[in-house]
Amino acid sequence: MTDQLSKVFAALADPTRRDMVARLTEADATVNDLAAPYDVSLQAVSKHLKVLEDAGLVSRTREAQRRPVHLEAEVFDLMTKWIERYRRQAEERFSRLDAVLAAMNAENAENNRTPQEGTAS
Amino acid sequence: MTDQLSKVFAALADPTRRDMVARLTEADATVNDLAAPYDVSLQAVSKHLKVLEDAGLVSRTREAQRRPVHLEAEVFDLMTKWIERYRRQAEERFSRLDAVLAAMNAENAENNRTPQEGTAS
DNA sequence: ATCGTTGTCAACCGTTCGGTTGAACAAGGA
DNA sequence: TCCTTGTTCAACCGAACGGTTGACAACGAT
Repeated sequence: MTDQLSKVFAALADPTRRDMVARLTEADATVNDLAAPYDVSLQAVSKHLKVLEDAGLVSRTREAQRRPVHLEAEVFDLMTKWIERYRRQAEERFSRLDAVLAAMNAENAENNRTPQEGTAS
Repeated sequence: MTDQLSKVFAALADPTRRDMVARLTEADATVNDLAAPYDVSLQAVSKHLKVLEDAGLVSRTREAQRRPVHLEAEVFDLMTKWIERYRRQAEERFSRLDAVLAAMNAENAENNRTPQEGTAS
């Protein structure tokens, strides 16, 4: 799983990680801050952060002994680009299909006056 | 990992599965059709389809001995809704931050005529 | 200097994942 | 009825995942 898009999807597949991202849209936070609401060890949270960081969703800077975590929201674009591309493609296909069915319907009606159902958009 | 959103993200975290989804935007396909380009067994592809189906990304109907696979593109909305919500939230936060920095800048300029850089949108 | 806080690294554990092979089932067509 | 085609089920395997505990590095405070 080397490509970034896979990493981003994988990172967001975990509810805890998704929640962390959600909270990071409000404000940067330290590992301790982030860990507080969850019933897991600090180390586990640290691991989650590493996953988010590897996916490019998050960056960490050093600030005395603290390591504030900052959300990198631009990576969202990677996903939305992928999703929107194929969503659009799928929608285009459906409209083409609708067109074809409409044509068949019209031809049918011409030939034998027996229109079919199921072509409503 | 019981919630659907997690399942959708997890499903799309795999490049092979992402490719299948991409191809299904072109046309419905049988398991054999789908398996053709990949260098894995038919059973492996069948498993991938099960994952996609559990995530609600795909549906299968029976048609003689074939099981045509059909893309359910609406589920994409689940993701885009989540992504867009937090992207917007993050952007709002950044604009607030920009506003604060601009205000500080203005105050600075008033006080000692020493404007700073870096507040351009 | 040493102490407390903050966070990471390393090793381990049970579960899930993506893959395999082999057998089975389902539905025509001969 | 038997055969072929299309697909799934079951058991297994190695790697990765999410979690744990224990040690320790980095820094500020006293």
